Amino acid sequence: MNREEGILAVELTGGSRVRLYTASGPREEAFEPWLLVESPEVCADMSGITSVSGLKGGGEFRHLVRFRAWSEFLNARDRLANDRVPHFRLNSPVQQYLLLTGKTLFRGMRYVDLRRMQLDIETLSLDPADPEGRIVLITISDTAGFEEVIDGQGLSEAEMLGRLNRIIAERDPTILEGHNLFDFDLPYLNVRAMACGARLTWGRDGSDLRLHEGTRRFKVGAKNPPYRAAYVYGRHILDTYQQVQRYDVGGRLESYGLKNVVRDLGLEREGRTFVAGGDIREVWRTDPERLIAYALDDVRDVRALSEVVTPTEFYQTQILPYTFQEAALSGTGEKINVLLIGVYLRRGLAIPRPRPSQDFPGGYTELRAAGLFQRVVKADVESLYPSIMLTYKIRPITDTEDVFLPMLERLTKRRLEAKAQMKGASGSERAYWDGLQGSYKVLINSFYGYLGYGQASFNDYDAARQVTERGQEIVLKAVGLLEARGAKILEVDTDGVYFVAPPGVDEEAAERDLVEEVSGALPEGIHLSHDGRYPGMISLKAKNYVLLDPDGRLVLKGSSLRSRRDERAFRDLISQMARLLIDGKEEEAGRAYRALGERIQAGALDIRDFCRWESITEKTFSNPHLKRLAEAAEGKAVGQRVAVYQRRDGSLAAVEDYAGDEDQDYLLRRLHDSASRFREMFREEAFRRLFPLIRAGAKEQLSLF
DNA sequence: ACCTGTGGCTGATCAC
DNA sequence: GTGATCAGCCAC
Repeated sequence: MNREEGILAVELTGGSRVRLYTASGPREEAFEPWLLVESPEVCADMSGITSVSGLKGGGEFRHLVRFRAWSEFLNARDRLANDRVPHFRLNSPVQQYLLLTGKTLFRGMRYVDLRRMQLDIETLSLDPADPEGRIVLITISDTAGFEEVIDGQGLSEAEMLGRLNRIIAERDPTILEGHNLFDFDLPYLNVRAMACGARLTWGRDGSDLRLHEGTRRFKVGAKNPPYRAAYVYGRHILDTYQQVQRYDVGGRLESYGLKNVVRDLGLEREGRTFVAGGDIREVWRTDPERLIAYALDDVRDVRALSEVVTPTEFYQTQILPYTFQEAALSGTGEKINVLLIGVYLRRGLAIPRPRPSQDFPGGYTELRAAGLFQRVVKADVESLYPSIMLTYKIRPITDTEDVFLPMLERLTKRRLEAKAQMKGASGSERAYWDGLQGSYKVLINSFYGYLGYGQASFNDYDAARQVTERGQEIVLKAVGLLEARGAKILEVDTDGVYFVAPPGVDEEAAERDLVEEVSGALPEGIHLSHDGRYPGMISLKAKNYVLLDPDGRLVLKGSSLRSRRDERAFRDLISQMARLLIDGKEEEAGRAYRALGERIQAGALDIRDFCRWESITEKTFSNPHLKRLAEAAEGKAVGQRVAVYQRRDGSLAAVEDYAGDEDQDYLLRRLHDSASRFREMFREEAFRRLFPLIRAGAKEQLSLF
């Protein structure tokens, strides 16, 4: 096969050309920006149009308008937006080029083939406008083993920045990465460079680092936090602070600070150097060698972290009309959209207009039994929604060319192949296949959501409803079959069911046989699998339960048991109680509860243990209901998480402003609410005896026990 | 401006 | 006080 050399980057050049960077150097091609409209009349008096081509098929956007240059596309775009003329467009020239040509970046490459450079700066202030805030260290490393510290002792800032420019040009990385680059290092470097008249000539064509005016947003779960975007011509900027948030959608990390993340993900190395954030100025003055060691640790940490959190986006970039930087920041709905649109346009087919949003039902959820149970089995339908879509051929009604399901099928097939390869591999080989299969999984799981996505060109709410209704039917069928075989159903949620194994079904093999038997009675193409066995389970409420796995580990699920908002002391108590209660040690759980009550009353807790964690959103400052939080969060940026506590006067305050004035009554109420998460396990009197509501100062009440 | 979906629990707030 | 509503977080 005559394989094309992997493209490392694509950039617009001169308004009507693109430059493609490969390992053997750049080359250029002609490029005409484009957009789609329903009728060519809306473009009648626009300048710079080179052609209008008709598209076949049933979609509303059936005219592809091409422009001579990017500036003329921008004019047309603004006109259409201003006049509220429906149209479809991509705002990135690189996306436009890749989508129409069908090319993608990094083809045939592995993640380890990328030259990635890690950057970190140490400064004497957090504010680049501070005259005292000079950059004292710039630390650089790359994946080819390069490490260097640009030491501010004896160098002006301008000299430091000049040296950095030369290093980037010489090492020629494709990726620039760092922790909080976008919101700290890059704006800081930019301000200092302007102040000292230096330039940041980091582009592959020697152009300057470009900072985006205002803010852009990136996608992390349901949230869309703002950041200060930046671009380097011919390279991709990856910020591990953002990437780790996307990686941690599941929510097991307590903070996204570099040191904390590296520790919690088990990436720590031996012999590290620590410097507290506020001490940099002092350490720089007294022991600069220590600061250098610390800064080198940072870039090494970024390199290790990046290898955990960015490969999925890298492998997705190989199939999407996106740059790596774009793929790493955008959501899966938009990704599927451009995949579908690419196939349609390359076949000369029109694109439908998104249909307005509608409500539709979701998965089936039911709590059947609460309390403590043994011999629990989890069974789930493998890939429920993708299986339903493929089995029952449910696809967007507007997908007249039948692209949606074959695409889903192909991704599924490639994922299974990658998983099979992974099983037989080890080390970096295994990491490669895992990265590949993981990137397919993310896309596959979003196909269903795409049907109900309001901005999707091919959205279809009837199709979405059909998928979920089939899903409800199937999971209820499985539940009925299990019940008929003597299983005691505890909880059902969407595609899975927890149940107590029927009498006589004691070994794992027997459980598997049971599940396989039920699976055989489900529709063709739908498979129920044994997904775990648990010696103990505390079932509390829908989507809230505790599992004891065969290795004795405890797994807490649900927002009432493991919310990151909750006070650490209460989260710890909940874990401790879960362990005791699953072992049947109710009295001990009661003692743990009262002991914490006494510590609250004695003021023996650290503020860090009883603060609540709140996310700052736009609503924090605009919604009058959130006024208390807004006051405590003054000066904090949207997207940040802040630690707050309630004062005796009822106000909320930031932990930094702690003055030993916490509201003990409130904390004791919170303590009681925490214990109440387990209320469903007890009879009312037993619960009241074990976990009495304690009032501040009421010591005599405690001595009863 | 480039946001995949629904269901369920908790805590805060407000109208009644 | 209590029911309705919202915001946030989590399960899937």
